[in-house]
Amino acid sequence: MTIKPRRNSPERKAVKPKIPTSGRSAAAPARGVRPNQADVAYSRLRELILAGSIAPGSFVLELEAAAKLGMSRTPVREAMVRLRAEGIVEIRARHGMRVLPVSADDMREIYEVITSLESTAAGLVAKRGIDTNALSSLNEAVKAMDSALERDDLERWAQADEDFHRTLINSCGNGRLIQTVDQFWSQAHRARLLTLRLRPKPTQSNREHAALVKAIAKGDAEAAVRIHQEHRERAGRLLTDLLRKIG
Amino acid sequence: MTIKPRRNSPERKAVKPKIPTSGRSAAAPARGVRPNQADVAYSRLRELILAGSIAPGSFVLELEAAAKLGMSRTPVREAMVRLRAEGIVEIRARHGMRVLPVSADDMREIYEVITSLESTAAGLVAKRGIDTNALSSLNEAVKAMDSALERDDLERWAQADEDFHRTLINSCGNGRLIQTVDQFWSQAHRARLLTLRLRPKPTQSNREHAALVKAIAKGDAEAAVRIHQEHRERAGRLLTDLLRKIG
DNA sequence: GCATTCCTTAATGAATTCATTATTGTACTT
DNA sequence: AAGTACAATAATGAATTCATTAAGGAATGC
Repeated sequence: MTIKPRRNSPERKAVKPKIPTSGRSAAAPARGVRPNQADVAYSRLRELILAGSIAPGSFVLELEAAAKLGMSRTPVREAMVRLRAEGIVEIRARHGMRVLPVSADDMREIYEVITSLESTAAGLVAKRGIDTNALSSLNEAVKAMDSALERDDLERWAQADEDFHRTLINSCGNGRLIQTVDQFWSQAHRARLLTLRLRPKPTQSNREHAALVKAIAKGDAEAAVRIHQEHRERAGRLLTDLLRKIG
Repeated sequence: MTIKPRRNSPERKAVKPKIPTSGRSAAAPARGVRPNQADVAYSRLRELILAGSIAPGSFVLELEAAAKLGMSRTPVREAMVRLRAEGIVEIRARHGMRVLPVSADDMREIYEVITSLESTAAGLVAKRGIDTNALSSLNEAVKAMDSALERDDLERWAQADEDFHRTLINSCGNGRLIQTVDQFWSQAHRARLLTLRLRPKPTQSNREHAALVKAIAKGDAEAAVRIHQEHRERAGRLLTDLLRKIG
């Protein structure tokens, strides 16, 4: 018997069934199932957007994206629908998918949501207790931030900061909250990178992180909420003010 | 010249370009644009699910839904992707879309998110002020709740309660927060209906609503946050406990 | 030169076709 | 009778086809 040739014309590059390494996606591809073309399109496009490789404000046609990704329009279309649901692109008929620029006002909105949910998460973690693993991760992150700050390594600091917050949120015991924060966090990511070197040294941040860990370890939910809220509000103000300045 | 006949086989019932009246959808169909088949499929399916017409836990195949809605699988598929992104269904290969049942634990998660965001919204409204229109809407809703309660008209009370909260949230000046609350609110809706007659008379609720309006009118953000938080936490506990009891 | 109308073209929305594959049922073996 | 192998089937994932329609440009009139 002969092998039937596939009739696919978009040249079939052996698709790596690699699981995307980036943080959990909002529209979760069912667990453990190997990703299909639509999943590939979704995560590839998402990465491109979040890394800034597709400029905010620019349009991407279905056909363009399909060609670039080596697949047909169908899965690309599905991916775009998911990205729109996440709020990081809009779809304009006959212009394709437009990567939404994040204005200062958008950033205010995003930070208000993040502040609200993360503070709640901090409170929940303090109230419900945190497992030893996570607690030591938090402490490590704090240490990493301190040493990065001493060496003026801002990239390192930002990474540790992100680790800290991700660990914190992931310990809150509320999957929906985690996913929602994740979604908004990714939208703020670009702006954070953009303004990293324009911000004052985040020494205050480090103090707040340490205080938060202490409150959580003590199980003081009230304090945890308050500290985290102030922390985020300050960060949000800083970021939105900066965005307003640099346009 | 003759009119070219369309070759569509699924009988073309004159598609009403009606804008769905229900609350704003999470994956916003672009403003002002007439809805396409995918939008129709999305809102029809969503209505069916939220009204309980598609039983939680049950599976719906793409082809079934397509036949029922009089369109092909393509737009149905797109709609299902959107519903999955919203977290109200899951998609299992070869079994179709499964309406996710909302367990007591799910409801806890949902209420934790709602509580967090709505309290923040209440605070924002108090801080930023509220326009006269919205304020009188709130007062009307409070009045409606009171009179409905006197007449033991629970449906009416639930409607007024929903109006109150929707008005409040819509006044917060944060579109992303509004949309996110809306999304979770719709997930809680079924359970609320289910347990409406099992709950004690919501006299306490009415008092809290009145107090909240007063705090907002005074511009007392702290109080607004606190009152609303307690209000929602109590409601959440009540609902999840009930769900736990009745399974 | 500028506005208006018509025509062409390209992008989309949606149906359809096709290949793959999980699932279900059946036959067969032990 | 129980379990396994195999075959038929049905559902999906994805490509492709087709009709529609907005966008852009050319031609026309002022």
